[in-house]
Amino acid sequence: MSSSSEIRPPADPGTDTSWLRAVAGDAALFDRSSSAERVADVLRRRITEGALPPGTQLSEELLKEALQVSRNTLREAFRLLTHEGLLVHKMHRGVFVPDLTEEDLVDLYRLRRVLECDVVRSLDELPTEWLQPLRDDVAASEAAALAGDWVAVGTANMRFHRHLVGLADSTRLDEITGRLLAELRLLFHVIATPQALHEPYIARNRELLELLEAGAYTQAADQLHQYMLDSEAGLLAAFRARA
Amino acid sequence: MSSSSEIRPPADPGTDTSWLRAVAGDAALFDRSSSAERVADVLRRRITEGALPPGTQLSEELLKEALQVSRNTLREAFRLLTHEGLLVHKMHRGVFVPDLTEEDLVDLYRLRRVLECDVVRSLDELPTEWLQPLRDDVAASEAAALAGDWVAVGTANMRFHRHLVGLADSTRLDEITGRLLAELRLLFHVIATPQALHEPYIARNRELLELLEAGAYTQAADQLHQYMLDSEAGLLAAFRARA
DNA sequence: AGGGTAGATATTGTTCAACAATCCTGCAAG
DNA sequence: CTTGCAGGATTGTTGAACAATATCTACCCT
Repeated sequence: MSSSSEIRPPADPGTDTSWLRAVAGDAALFDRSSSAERVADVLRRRITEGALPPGTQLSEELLKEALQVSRNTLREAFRLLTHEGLLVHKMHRGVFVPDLTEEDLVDLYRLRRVLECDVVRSLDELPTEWLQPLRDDVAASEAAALAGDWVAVGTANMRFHRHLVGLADSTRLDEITGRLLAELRLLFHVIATPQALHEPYIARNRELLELLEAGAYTQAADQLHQYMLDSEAGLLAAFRARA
Repeated sequence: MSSSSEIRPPADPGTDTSWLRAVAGDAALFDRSSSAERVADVLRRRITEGALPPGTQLSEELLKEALQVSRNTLREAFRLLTHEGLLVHKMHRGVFVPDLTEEDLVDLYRLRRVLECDVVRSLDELPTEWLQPLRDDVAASEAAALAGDWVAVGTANMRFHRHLVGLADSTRLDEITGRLLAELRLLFHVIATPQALHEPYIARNRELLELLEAGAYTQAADQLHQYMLDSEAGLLAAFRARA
């Protein structure tokens, strides 16, 4: 045992605390947190999966039995999701899955464009290992495309953008992005043609990644800007042609 | 009575519903909505006033008696404020007034800079009456400065920026800005010298307003960018020199 | 028949009381 | 100085009850 400890260059055995961060990360897998948040997780997955069509009401009575929690806890979960934009609350009427409009779509994309492009433009001297999540996401979307699973392509695409924003290392930006993408996903589910919607951006994600690998951040930001405009236009067209 | 109705150019008496909007606006003063939100309003004011120092715990037992509401309602108000960034929730320990760090400060300003500058840069053909709230805010800050009320100057300043963002006509942007400014206000209260902090920006707000009046949006955006950098630097210096 | 109104019904808003789970404190033991 | 263990305090969660409001239904009137 003593031989292995002597191999490591820095930090004698007693003062090395680097492993603590890893443990702290794993702690989240234990208890996550409260019941309300666990309930919110379940509902969030259902909603973002598109299992609940826009306009659906979430009855307190039914859900409390289905999820085996108290009404108060359920209402707390509702409140959480309402603030994420995944539910809308109408006074004395209940909570509903929102059906977003064209205005919402352009609103969402306006913010995405500004925030994501600024993140990329502000990058500087990025450590190459920070790009690993992006590489994985691109690979995942390409694999899903080969398998013909366009929903998985969309998921990987969203993770790509989430990780992209994560490069800015801003907790608030991460939070905002999470909400924007969650709302965006609500819009995807009213679209009939997921392939036409996601396919063009598999290659563009890879292009973007390669620009980032090369450190061409300004160029990457410009590419992303056009990317966003095209994506918005495509989604808007598909939205107008929905059933 | 009939004479006054005949004076008005459009809308005969039976179909004129314009007064409804005014009534709807006043209704908010009545019942706003739920008890939880009313409780949240009270606490929000207290916190943004700086009455509660960072790190203060808000005890459920004490507050439920002080505010005469049930624990559930109070907890719902806590949840609201937590999502606004005005409280932090620690599992099984309660809610606390957050004490923000330098990292939070630069994080907040990074977002403000990006969002507000983009709002101004994206303006186009702005109707002149939309600027009225900004004119009022500038006037209010100047009047408060003459009266030596630097807290009021800060308040007017914040309203100026809120109204500035409002020009973009984006509900999500308004929401995000509200949260950012609320958090920023938490930072102000740990600063000892409000005058030095707010005074320089009275004139710069007026400059900015005049550029907007003139339709020089690009120039206004550039001015605002430097404004934000200076403001961040000043606040950061004051924060490091705090008691 | 159409429109409006009043009551019935169902759902949400709010409160209360109780118990379970967890954290903090202080103290004793190694 | 650290570890382990009561005790006390606070939060987390539940269930039931009542109040307030929206929706629905049946009825009446013109």
